[in-house]
Amino acid sequence: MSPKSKEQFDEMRQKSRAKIMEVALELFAQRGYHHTSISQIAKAADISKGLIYNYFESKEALLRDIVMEAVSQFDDIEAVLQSMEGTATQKLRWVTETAIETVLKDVKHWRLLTSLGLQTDVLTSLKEALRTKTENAFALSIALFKEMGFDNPKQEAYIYGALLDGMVLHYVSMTQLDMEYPLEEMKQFIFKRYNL
Amino acid sequence: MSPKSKEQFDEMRQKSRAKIMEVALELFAQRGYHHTSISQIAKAADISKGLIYNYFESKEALLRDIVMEAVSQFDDIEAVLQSMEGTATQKLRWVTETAIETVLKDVKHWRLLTSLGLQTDVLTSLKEALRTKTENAFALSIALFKEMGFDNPKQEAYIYGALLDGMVLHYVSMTQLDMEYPLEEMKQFIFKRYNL
Amino acid sequence: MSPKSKEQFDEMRQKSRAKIMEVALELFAQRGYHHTSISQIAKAADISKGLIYNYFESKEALLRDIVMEAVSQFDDIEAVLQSMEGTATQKLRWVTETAIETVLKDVKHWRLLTSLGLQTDVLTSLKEALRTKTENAFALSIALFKEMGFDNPKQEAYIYGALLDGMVLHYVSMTQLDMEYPLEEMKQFIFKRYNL
Amino acid sequence: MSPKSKEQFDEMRQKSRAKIMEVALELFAQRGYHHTSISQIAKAADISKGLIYNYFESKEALLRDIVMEAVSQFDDIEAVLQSMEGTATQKLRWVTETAIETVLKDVKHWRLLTSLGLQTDVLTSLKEALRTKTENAFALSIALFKEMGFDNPKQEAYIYGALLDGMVLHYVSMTQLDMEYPLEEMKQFIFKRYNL
DNA sequence: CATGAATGAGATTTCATTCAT
DNA sequence: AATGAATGAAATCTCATTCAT
Repeated sequence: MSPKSKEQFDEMRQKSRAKIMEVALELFAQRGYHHTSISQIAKAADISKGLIYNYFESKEALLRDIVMEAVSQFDDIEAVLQSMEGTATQKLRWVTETAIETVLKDVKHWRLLTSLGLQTDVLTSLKEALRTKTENAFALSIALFKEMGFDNPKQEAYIYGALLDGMVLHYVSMTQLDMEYPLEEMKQFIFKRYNL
Repeated sequence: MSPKSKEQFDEMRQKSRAKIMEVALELFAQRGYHHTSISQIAKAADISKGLIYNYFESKEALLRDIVMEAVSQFDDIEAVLQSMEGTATQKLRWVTETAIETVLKDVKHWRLLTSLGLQTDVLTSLKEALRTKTENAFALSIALFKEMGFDNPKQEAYIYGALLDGMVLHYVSMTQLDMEYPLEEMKQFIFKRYNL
Repeated sequence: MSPKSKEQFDEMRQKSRAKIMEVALELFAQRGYHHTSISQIAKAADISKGLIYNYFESKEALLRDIVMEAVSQFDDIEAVLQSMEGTATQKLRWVTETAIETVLKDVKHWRLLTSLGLQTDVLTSLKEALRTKTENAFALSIALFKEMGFDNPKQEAYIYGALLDGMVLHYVSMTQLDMEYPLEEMKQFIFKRYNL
Repeated sequence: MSPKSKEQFDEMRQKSRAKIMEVALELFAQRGYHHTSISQIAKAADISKGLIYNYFESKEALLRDIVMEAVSQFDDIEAVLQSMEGTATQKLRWVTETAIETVLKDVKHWRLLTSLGLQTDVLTSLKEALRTKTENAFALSIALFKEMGFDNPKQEAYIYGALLDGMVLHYVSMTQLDMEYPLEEMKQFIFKRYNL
């Protein structure tokens, strides 16, 4: 009835889609994918169950889109890094800070991805994306450590990665258990270790 | 009186209970708690659904018992350590080796515990157990690092823990994605780092 | 906004809810609460099992709602009586007739309530309602008998109640056994006894 | 092994049977037939589930036997009455007292029978027994009232029965609801009414 | 005679998905 | 585009009954 331009419609659609994904991510991360029902998502997003199916083919498709979005955040980091000036040391500092920041800002994404990574039956469509993301992350830090002159840049990349993900894992788990975790102190340790 | 002796019944019970827990752990770790059905467990254990309820009050109780069992494995490590002779360095080496060994032998337990730790709605009865386990693990390694003369043994314990769990996390996730992970090499790195 | 108006949805809800309660009452009264399955109710109401859970949280909640509805019928009788003109004798006659009429029209409700009253594990939420109903019924007839000048109106109320419920009990039980029961004759007896 | 005479065996069997029936009656009356499980009966009787099937063909057969036993108690009353000396008035007094006494001593039986009587699907094998019992009870009191010179002995029998069962119904229901019921006073009323 | 592990049918309940409007 | 009633398959759980010993 009311004359709305195509753009307006598209914008509304995007907004609705985003809202659903946001709410779903929250719940998936909190309660797990299988333990979250479409009803719960609809209620939390304050829309009808049916509408969700207007935007996503199925619950699984919704999860897929959320995961893809999460993965693409890392692509963003990479892209910025590519076009960044400065020494490898500067870049590593920035990557470290940004990675931790991103994770903290989006613990939910990290939690969801990690949970999925622990399960065998990762949706096959996701497997490829997760693999690519993992490879890229390693490739990126290997390059940096090589540039920084490390003897065994590959090993160092694995150590750096284990430290970072180990920290976050502990941070998230312990927060869940109402325990304190010295995340900031740990970050400083990494800076010191690599003279960042 | 009874034509089947108490011992016979006890043995049957133990065997069935153990079988159920073993199969359930396998599936819970593989597919996640909520995504694993009692039917699947029964089929995999080659028993009837009903029997599971002869041994466990509910699916949740089954999970609880499995988790408790997993947690108690760490208690075992601790107990051995208590009664162990030798320097802190020797002990740390032993702990590191045993921890990795135990995790590898029981990736399932580790996966299950880690998954649960990532979710908000950890059964409250488990929360306490997981917290205690976490506290004990840290206390133990803090003590070792103090004995080894570290300036900041608490920080070192967190770093050591993050490295170890980060490694395992990567190992498990990447194995899931059919990627290689240089676990042995990483272990050697830890040995070198602490002169073990 | 919504292409099916709120009113339409409301009407659908009311109709389905009522249908379920009606069918469930029938079956609960006929076969007993525990012996009636949700499947049977669904089949009898010609709907899916799932739909019942759209309207009632659980089988027990369904029972609760039905009982509450039954209890409220007696409230109706009371309300009319309150606003009624005439002597106590006239009122007693009306109450007697209406009570028997109501019970006959809704033997199911009476049967259900009586059955529940015979069991120890009446849902605690119902206990209060049933107690209140009982107290009100007695209070009401005590008042009438007092107004009618009885020496011991409380005793008379208990006798009147016993007679009435005894009659109905026999009527229902004997009908069940394909036996005749002279309900009309019994009613006349009560009328004569109290000169109604 | 141990040499036990046939009589001893039989006695033991009878005792076990009786124990099971006693416990089952208790539970059936309390929680309802369908809501009582064989396991519960076994636990309450401190025997194994299997043993119950040594004495009763099925859960239903157990119920049947209990009901038959209950019904036969009334036969006992009748038998005594047959061989009793005295006027109809004396007999009625004795019947009234004994009936109330029996019911109080065995509320459970009364509750069970009444509950069953309220349900449509009384086991067909019981229907006949219940019908006979009902007919006998009425025949008995009709005879007494005729002897006592009542104009309409049949009607009086129905009134007497309604009063008696109504009283008991109220007594049981109200006891269930933690309310007081003046059973003794009511009995006295019946005595007065018939000059017993 | 007695046990209780084990079964399997069926009960209650949940939930992704469809569909009429 | 939006709603939520309705479905049906599958999940969790219960329980009468059997059976090896």
